[in-house]
Amino acid sequence: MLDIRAIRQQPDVFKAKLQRKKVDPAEIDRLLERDAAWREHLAEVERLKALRNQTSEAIARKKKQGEDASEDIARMREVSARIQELDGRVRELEAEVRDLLLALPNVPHDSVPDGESEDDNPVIKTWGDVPQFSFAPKPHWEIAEALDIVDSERAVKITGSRFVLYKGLGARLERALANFMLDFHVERHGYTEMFPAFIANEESLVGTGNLPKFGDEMFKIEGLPYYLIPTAEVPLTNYYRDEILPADALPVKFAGYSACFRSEAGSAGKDTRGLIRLHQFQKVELVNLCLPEQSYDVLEQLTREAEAILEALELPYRRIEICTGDLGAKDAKKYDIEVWLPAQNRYREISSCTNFEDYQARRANLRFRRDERAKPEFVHTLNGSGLAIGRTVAAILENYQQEDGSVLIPRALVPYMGGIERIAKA
RNA sequence: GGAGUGAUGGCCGAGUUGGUCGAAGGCGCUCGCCUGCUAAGCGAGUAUACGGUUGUUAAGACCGUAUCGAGGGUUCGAAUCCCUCUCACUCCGCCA
Repeated sequence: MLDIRAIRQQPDVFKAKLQRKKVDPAEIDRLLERDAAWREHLAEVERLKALRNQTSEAIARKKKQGEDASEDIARMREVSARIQELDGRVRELEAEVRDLLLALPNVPHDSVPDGESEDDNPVIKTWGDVPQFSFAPKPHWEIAEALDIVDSERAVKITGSRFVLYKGLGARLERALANFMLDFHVERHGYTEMFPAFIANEESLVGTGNLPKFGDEMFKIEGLPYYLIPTAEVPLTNYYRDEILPADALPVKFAGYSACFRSEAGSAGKDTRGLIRLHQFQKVELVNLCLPEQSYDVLEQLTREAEAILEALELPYRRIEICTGDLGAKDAKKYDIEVWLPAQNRYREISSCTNFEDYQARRANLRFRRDERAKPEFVHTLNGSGLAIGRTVAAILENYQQEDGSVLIPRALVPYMGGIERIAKA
């Protein structure tokens, strides 16, 4: 959510910035018009309430002294009726303003490059050598099927399309990756490990910006105001919702493992096979809360922390910066990390690292105090995948595949696989 | 699932015949005094949000409104009365 007061003061600045995200400037005009109407009504109703409060005190005094107050009471009867009427209107206008405000996307940071689509995202860096094969590399789903470590067919029987079931050493690999990533971030990057519930309520989803606009991308629990979380970002960012933190509690660094549920994942008709696009996948998510002036440094650091996982696993990747045309509604600035998938002969997203500035914090009312006497300020929130586990499995299978159909385990992962160095056909 | 109790400020905790209650008191915290240091003691202060006025689109100051789980009702006036909801806790049942 953007700061309505800032918009009032500099509407043209916000129009210009939001136009980079394809927001019609008329939206701002409409918002400001509603806001002005709200303030006008509010001023009047508050004036009447002040009158009523004063008169009520006078009535109390008179009654105590045995004087007649019936005239005041009769007058206030009318005032109260008018207050009730106006109060209703004020509430309506307030809700309209809030709805308009909640619907506005975040403004992109000045450093974000312009662009129309994902095709315009500049590559920031590339790491590692893409593997050269003396044979035609197979897609990961073929490798997995041959090794009997992922069962898609039966997963469809059990649940439906876009779900998978890990089996045997496939399940072991999933688990090993989760443990490896959590340990890595906790031990080397100073994260606090978190394991949240996979269901969150509406307030939490409004807090992170998934509601009210993107409700159809999530699975809703029937009959309850609960949703399956699309990412651990939701519970972790909402952990301190409606709280005021002391400044020395910052930065907060949470690493949380969870399943992630995405209902939209089936609609595109892309990646219908394999582990790339599923209704449920597991992920280790990194959430940072920090001082506003530090958030862009934290974004760089956070992105490096995610990249460090790929480097430890010796998987080639590149980092791209998301241009304005591809930036999400709540994002101020975002990097994607893409891992090399040999069978697709291209890089695919495996992590997104985003600075939301105070957009989520304002929604979630997530604040801090610089010192005991200072006024509360909104923190900045960031998050990044560290990493998406399903896609990491896919990347390992494809990059580490051998001509005989077996797959080597990255060295760093071997201890987590109980010493197993290779997955071969049983 | 059944029965019951409760929800007040950073925390604890008064209030419950409706009328200076934003809310006693205590703790904590901040500043000052005192003290060789610490502790103790003394004094002052100590919620948030929103709107308005003032101000260099500052800091701040001042005025007002709202907030005693949430929403609605009664009333000139509600933390106090009524209704609905939510949540927490206790006991029983069930259960990994």
